[in-house]
Amino acid sequence: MNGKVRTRIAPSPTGFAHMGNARTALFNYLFAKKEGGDFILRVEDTDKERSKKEYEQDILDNFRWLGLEWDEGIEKGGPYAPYRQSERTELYKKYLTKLLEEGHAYWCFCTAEELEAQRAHQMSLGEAPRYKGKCRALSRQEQEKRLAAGERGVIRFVLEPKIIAFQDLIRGEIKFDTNLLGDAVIAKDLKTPLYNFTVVVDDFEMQITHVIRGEEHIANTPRQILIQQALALPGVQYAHLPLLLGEDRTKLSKRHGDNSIRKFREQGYLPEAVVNFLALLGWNPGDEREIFSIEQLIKEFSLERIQKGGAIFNLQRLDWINGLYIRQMPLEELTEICKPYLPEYPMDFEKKKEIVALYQERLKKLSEIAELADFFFRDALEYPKELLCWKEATTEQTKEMLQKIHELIGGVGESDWTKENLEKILMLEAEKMQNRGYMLWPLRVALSGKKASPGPFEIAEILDKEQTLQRIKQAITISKA
RNA sequence: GGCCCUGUCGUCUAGCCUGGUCUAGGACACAGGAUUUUCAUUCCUGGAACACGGGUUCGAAUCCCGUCGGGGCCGCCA
Repeated sequence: MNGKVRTRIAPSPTGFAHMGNARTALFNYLFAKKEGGDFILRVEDTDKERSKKEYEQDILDNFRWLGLEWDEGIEKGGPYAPYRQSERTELYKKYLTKLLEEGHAYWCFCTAEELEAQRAHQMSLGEAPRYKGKCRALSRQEQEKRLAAGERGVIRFVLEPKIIAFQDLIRGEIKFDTNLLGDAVIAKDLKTPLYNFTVVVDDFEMQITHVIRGEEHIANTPRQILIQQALALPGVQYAHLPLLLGEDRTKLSKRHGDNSIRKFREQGYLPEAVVNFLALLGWNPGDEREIFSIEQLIKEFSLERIQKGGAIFNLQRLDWINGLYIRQMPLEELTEICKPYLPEYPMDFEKKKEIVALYQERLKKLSEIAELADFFFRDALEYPKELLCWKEATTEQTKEMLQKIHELIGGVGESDWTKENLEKILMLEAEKMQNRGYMLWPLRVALSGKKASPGPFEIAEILDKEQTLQRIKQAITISKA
């Protein structure tokens, strides 16, 4: 093979970029980088009705967020704007005209009703629904005449009946009998080309060497190869990735809920974790390692180790990997990215850092910190008095315990208010009981208002003496109510 | 329905090409336990799979055939 490896991700901006897009992009990126090649982003916005700028921006933002920067695009200074099919109409027109002139394509004037009737008829006979090629019989003069008369038509590609086989890099040889296919519409008119055609033109124009895409495109491949051959263009290598599946084992889609990248990002999943998770869905290194940075993935990646069967998108596994990355992150950095999830409250960064430290090993995703740590950002807490009682302790006993705690630490000076000190003082008493929970549980609840939280001494230190004592008093009041 | 892809624990997968070392390994999840005031972390333990049926072979998860299952595509969407 001569030349550089070039791959592309070709999403259509008809919705927010989702996890399926992300994985396909990732595999294209990894393969290109592994081979020292280029990774290209091409926005397939030929569907004018459904394509939206907002969605294109979402694709750009989120691919970048994942670290999948593309290597070229329209020159506009700074980061590359992606290629857009909507801006390449003239190019497609050139190729369309060529196909038309050489008799590889023709204008079709069949109406939607006609086609629908044909389709229904074929279905009832148990045949594959396909266009029979009625308008193919029209002479060029006839076609021109009807167009000139203002009749509306579409452009169809003449499908050569033959067996077409290609080597899929993941699946081996795949064969199709194009007799079973109809003449596909490749453009609505000269200025409105359609997917199967633009893909072929662009993959050639952009010198793409490897088309790595989802398995749902296998059936499109023979048609694209035929168009390629009609245009006398060189072939490309294909690799069809296994599908990302929902819990019901069908292709991941809206039916399975919102799987947009932006949603995972909003919930506080880290890009490194998402990349790591996605890479292991359909690919593995061949040994038992499962934590990989994107750089390591590039080094290890190979198409040969890609799975053939679809993979269910398993959220629990993503949560586990995300938690792992959170735990490994430097505290300073973690605090920074947790900030948006923390409630509004006057508090300096150092304090927030101390709080985040308490949750570093408890978070699966950043957004969880909002609810988990909310009590640090409140002046008064609300909870039922029963929550204060450890095991079978009565509220009366609990109240006395809280009073005792208040006495024990009420005299500690501001400067000695550290978790080590408080622990030393209170544990001395707590150890005297048959179970330290009788002292520690009510204290912890008094400070957090929750049945699950970090330890009481750590909370007390962050809360400061005044706030801690105040919360204990509040708990005493609550237990008396 | 037609065509195509696919089939190892609930899930992601190793092993399959180059049959024996596989009483099938790892991870997530789950269950139990240790640590622990709770939650989480960490550690230990456990249950859990070669879709089925033939064949080839001394021997098959691995090779061959068939069956069954799952999925994708059949748009003037991509």
